[in-house]
Amino acid sequence: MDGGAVGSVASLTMDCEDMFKEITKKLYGEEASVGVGVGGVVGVEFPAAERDLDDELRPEEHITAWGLAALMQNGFPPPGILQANFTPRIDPTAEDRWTAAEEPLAWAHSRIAAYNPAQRLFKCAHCECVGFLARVAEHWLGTHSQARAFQCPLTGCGFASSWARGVRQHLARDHHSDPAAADQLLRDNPALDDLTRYLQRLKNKVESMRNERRASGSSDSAHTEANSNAAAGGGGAAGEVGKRYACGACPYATDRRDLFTRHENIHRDEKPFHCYLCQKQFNRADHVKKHFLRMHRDQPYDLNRIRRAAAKPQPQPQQQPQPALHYYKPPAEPPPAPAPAPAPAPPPPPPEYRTSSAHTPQAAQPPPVKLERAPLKTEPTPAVVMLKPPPAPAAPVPPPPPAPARRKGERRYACCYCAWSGVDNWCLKRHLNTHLKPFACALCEYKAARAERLATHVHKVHNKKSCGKCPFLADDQHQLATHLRDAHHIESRNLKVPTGTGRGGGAGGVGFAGSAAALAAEAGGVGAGGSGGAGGGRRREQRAGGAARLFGYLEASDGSGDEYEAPPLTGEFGAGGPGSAGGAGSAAGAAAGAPHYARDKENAAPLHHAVHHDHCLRY
DNA sequence: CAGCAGGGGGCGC
DNA sequence: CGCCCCCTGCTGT
Repeated sequence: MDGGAVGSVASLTMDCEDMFKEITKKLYGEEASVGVGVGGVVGVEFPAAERDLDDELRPEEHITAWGLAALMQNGFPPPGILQANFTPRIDPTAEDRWTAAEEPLAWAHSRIAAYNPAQRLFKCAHCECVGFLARVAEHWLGTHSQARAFQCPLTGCGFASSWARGVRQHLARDHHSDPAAADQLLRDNPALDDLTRYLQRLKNKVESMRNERRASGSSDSAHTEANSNAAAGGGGAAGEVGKRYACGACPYATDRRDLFTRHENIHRDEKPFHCYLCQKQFNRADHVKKHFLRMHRDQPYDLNRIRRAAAKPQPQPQQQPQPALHYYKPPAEPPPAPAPAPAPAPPPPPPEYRTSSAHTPQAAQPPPVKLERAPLKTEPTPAVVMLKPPPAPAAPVPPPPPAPARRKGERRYACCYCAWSGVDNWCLKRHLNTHLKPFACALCEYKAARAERLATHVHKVHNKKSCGKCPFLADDQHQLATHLRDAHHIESRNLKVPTGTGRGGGAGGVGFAGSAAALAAEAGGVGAGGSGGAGGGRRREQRAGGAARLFGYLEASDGSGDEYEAPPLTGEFGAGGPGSAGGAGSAAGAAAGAPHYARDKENAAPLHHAVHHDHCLRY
């Protein structure tokens, strides 16, 4: 894209630029060099008022990127988007309309923005800016509000800006201070909070009205929504839109407040936790622990030391982190504490590593048994291996070691086929794929450890293009597109064809949708096959639902919702009835000689999810 | 191929 | 809230 689009502005601009690069790539292909206009503005006119900002980065360079990202996620529009006054591809139903709140926000004397449930986007009430909730709220506050809601947190400095990033820039430029100090302004700004709540209420109301209409409306529309929600693991009508907590910055939604609170952190620049040895910052405590057990396994882990101080060291004592708002009185409910109190002076490291809490679950494991390395010769088919533990080694199994007091970070997950061992189960799972090669070609004896390698093989050796959602092999791109449209209701423009020439993921995250959809299929299969059975099945189902939701987020839909539909499990890889025996059933199907569909990517250990622990030796 | 980080969700306290 | 598990993406070898 136009390299000069964003000029000399800092990191945020780079984010936008990356996003536009991705967008341009998706719209025009890799080789495209389409001018998208100065400043990265794409097809949206902005009022002149926005151009008079004190920030070097104009709001359109921000909000438009988010709007376009949302458009990416909601189904890619035709190339016409790059022309002025484009109309995003949308749900053709009557729901594709912008709805504003009945009452304006009192102190703002404005309705701020309208919400469109079909696009799941907000549109500024005063201009044409479109984006997610948080971004539109920021946009409105910065552009259409007269208040300079964000003030420099440093004592004695009267600088204020309509934009948090204005303060951030000011901190770096005028105080040579850590711009992260301004993050607090975004997080605890009462005006922004109130705007967010106001728009969230609007969204909830519109969504609930939409659900009610669908519940009583035509069967077709209900069908698409039900499909969408069912495949998304949302349990029918109570899908994503029915969640109690919905993120304003992305489509994430959940019923759990703790998960929502945790999720909110990922949209903040500040990372409240850190590794006290290497100072690497994290936004979750358990990630610190995982990091610690991997990187500093010889050092004592102390939970009390991972929380960072509320604010980074400032050149001056921070007196009033709360920006003054002269026009707005915060709502009755007290704002959240600015930040958890700084951890007290770190206690001296305990003399011994605390093993009690961190490893209690492991302590409950059965007595450790370490098997001898199993020979790989006459490797059984993966499906057979899945059904039962690996054959007992010929050599007598040495007595289990006497309940070793496991050290943290110890490689407890050992491969039964080789001397490899790892620290995590996922690590073992992925490693096992290198032995089991569960991705088998339907046309020859080739087996691969990774899905993308199978796709490469199919493409290069058999000159076919594999469907990302079923075992179908197409002769050419057109046939694949036809198949996707007919069998999976997917327009090819949303497809990343697994050519096998690149990584499975891709920057846009579109490529991995296949696995997510496959997981969704798995979930659907489990549910349809019966009770779903044991907790493992339920858990897998839930995870698949999460994956499906993520699939919906990233690959998104064109509004029809059919893309979420779990492809029916055919006999060759699903008739065994996932509901009957879970992974074992599927594995049995594969053992019967059916083409072993590579339904997931490298990590997934396809078709033996439920039994792969047979290979996992904890000791 | 493996290490690592960063997500979501379940579960127990 | 802490811990754990699972999954995915990125990256280095």
